[in-house]
Amino acid sequence: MPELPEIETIKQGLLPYLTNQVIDYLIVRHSTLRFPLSPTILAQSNNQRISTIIRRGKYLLFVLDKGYLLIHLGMSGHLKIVNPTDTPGKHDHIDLVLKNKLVLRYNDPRRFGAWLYFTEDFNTHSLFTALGPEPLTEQFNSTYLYKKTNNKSLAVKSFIMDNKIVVGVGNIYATESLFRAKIHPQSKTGLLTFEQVDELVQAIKEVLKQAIKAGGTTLQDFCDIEGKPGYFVNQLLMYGRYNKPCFTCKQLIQITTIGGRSSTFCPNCQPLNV
DNA sequence: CTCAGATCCTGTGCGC
DNA sequence: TGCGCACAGGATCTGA
Repeated sequence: MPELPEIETIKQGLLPYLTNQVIDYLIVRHSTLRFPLSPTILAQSNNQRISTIIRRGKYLLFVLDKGYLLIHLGMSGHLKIVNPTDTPGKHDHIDLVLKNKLVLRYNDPRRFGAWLYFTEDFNTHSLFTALGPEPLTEQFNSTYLYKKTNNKSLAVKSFIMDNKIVVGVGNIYATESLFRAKIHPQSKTGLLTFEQVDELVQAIKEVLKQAIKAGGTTLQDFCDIEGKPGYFVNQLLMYGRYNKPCFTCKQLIQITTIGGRSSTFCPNCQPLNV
């Protein structure tokens, strides 16, 4: 469900509730997520203070006295702050109960998400070692990305959605970035010119920054910790607009499947590299 | 090695 | 109203 701007929005919303709070205990109601949860291992976070929260790609890391509590929302994960007396619903799989009696409740119908506790430096953890740069840092630049294109024949959309290349870009923001950079999502990565890669890098940064400012994109049910939707949905120019007129040229937007994901594009504004 | 497709899982919305 | 199917914001594995 959430991409980088949504995770960043959630992180910002969580900080005032969780910073310097102490975990009392966790309640696990359903342990088969993306990795089977070990309640024993998660229980090691009991009585630990949360000093801050880090976002890396689409992962959230609660920084504890010793180690990290990692949360990934997968496609359908949600977090909300509730009172201990609030009755859990159908897919409310985990409660993180704070000493101050507030509860961080995790809901995830499809259970593609993850919760882990580990003590090593997160940068050396196997989930993180292969990750590409954060898109909103200086490490993600045209020179870097152009080097990575290196004769690859895969579709550029799959390329920018690959976490090893750059983190945080999912189907919505890949679609939006490619439209803004005027690149066909099916274009072979290795055929991109340096100028196109440069446009793409700038487009990814712009789109993500604007989306963070708008509090993310709510398609169906994304909301921040306060329950508010994200307003970037009003700024989507291409995602979800199949058969509607392109905002630039009025031609009808087309759709194709790339890497199993729906991909809309304007056949006029986004010519295929050949 | 690279890349396209299948896979994990449940919910929703559509056409019949 | 109900059924079956396609599809949904992610990440990883398989096999060609």
